[in-house]
Parts: sequence; C-alpha cells; structure tokens
Amino acid sequence: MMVQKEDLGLSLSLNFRHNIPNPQHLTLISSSPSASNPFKPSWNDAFASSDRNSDTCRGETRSFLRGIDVNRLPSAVDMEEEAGVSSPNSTVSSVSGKRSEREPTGEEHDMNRACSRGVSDEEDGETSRKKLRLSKDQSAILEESFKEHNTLNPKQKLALAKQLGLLPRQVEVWFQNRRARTKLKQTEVDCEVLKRCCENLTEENRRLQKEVQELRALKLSPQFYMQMTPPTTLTMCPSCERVAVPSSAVDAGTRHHPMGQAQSHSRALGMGPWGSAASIPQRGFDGFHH
DNA sequence: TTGAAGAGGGCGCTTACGTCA
DNA sequence: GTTGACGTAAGCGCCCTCTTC
Repeated sequence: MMVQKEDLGLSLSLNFRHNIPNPQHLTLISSSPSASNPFKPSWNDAFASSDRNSDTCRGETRSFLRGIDVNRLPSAVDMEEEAGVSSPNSTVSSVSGKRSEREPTGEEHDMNRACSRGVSDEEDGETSRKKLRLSKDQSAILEESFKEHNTLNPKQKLALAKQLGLLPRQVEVWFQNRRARTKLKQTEVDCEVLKRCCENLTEENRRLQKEVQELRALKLSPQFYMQMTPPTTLTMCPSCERVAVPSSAVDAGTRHHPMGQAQSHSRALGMGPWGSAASIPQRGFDGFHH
C-alpha cells in the first residue's frame, strides 16, 4: 500500500505517551501534521467538543466510499451507531481491546465472518482466523485520520468505523498497528543517526589518539622539540579555532590574539587546558610540565 | 483521605493470512 | 503450481490511568 509507505516517511516524529526511552529522543523528520500536534488531550478535547475533524474528513470521503468497499457492512455500522458510548453495555466496551470484552456476540461473529472476503461459511471453521484486507480507500482514510491524530477516543472510533463501514475494533486495531509501524520506523531512523554519530565519535577518537601519540613523541624527543614544526593538528586555537602561523610553536600561541591569551595557544607546548588532563590522558603528560 | 477493584485503553509480542516475486 | 519473503490484520497478556466505592 503506497499510501501507508509514503506516510511512514512523513510521520516519523510522532511521540507516544508511553515507551519514550528519553524525553529528548531523536526527532528527525517532522513534516507530518501530527508531529506538530502529537499530544492526545488537545485533539481529544477538540473532538469531544465537536466532531469537526471527523466531519470534515467524512464529508470529503463518504460519497465515494459508498459502494466501493468490498468489506462494507451496513448492518454492522447501524448497530454501532445505535450503541451508546456511555452505556456500560455498549458496543464500545464489547469491541474494545480486552479479550474478555472482545468475545464476539453472535451477531458480531457473523459480521466478522462476513468480513472475511471470499471465504465461504464452509471454509471458515470455528478455530480459523480469516483476515480481511482493507481496501485502498479505507486505508487512505485511516491514514488521513492518523495524520491528524494518532489515537482515537471511543467517539472518534465509532465515527470512523461508521464512515469506513468497519467494526470499531478493526479501526482500533488499525491504529494500534499503525502506531507500532510509526514507532518502528522512527526507531530505525534513530538507529541510523546514532550509528552515524558513533562513527563520527570513532573518527574523532582516532584523531585524538593520533594527536596523543604525536604529543608523546614530542615528549620523548625534547631535543627535536624546539626545531620541530608543530603538527598541524596541534596549532588550532581552541577558543577561536584559527590555525596559528606555524613559524614557531611558541609564537603560535600569541600571534593572532590582540590580548595575548597565551594560555589558549599553549597546546603546542603541552600546557594549558588542552595540554592538561582535561582532554588528554594524564599519563601522557606526567612530568612533561615539570 | 486512602486504598482496593474494575474498566478502558495502549503497547509489545506474536500469529496467521494475503500478496507478490 | 509452489515457495519464501514481506506486509499487515488480529489475538493475547501486561501495564497504566482513571473512576468508583
């Protein structure tokens, strides 16, 4: 289904109420409308006050939905509509996520059987689980709804189920699976970013190790120290990130600073903050200052 | 005010089915 | 026609939050 795949790329930054490993977790792509408004309360409140969102979507899609859905169950829809949301014996609870509550009634079981496209009653045994395939239009509408809000309250669920000619349970399952797919996609993206970050850090570590080796070589060869041009990696000013003039390691420290902040450029000498244990292994510099 | 019980919803994991190469 | 990979609808158990008593 192309719509879903495309939308996966657009909805990668959705936040979930649960299972957020880190509040500052990576959020890379946020072009989805749901990304800008990922939190449930505002959406639910908006829906509770009026069914504007659903009505808008419904108005655009209801017309062409009629008669196109191979799985459509008008009788089921009417039954759902008649079920009161607040009633403890309502269909909402009977089709909600819990297994004990999902035990289908006789009529609901018949609906589920009827939803099994192309499966005859003879083939559909009591223990077999026949899956229906949502139509492209149904998936598209669900995607549109998901873009607006990635969770549904019972009212929304019923409205969407009615609109699509599906059972509320089917809408609920679809949203659950859709959230799972979005999270999986986001996890993959985060993993890629972390991998690149790790590679960068590895490269940085390699560079610093090399720098340490160079400094150690300088330490072990003081007779060459004064004649040597400092390694280019050692002449970067840590404060202004300008490369010092390599004419002299000593001069490099003060050449381009009007205030003569020699301590900022003492790195080539193995002194100062960069030359201390702050960023370079201490054992490499023990005795170097003394 | 506090705590137990139940309902409802979400998520992770898994299974089973449909589709396609 | 068969098969394996893949996508996805759906089942199940657990956890959390909220409400009620």
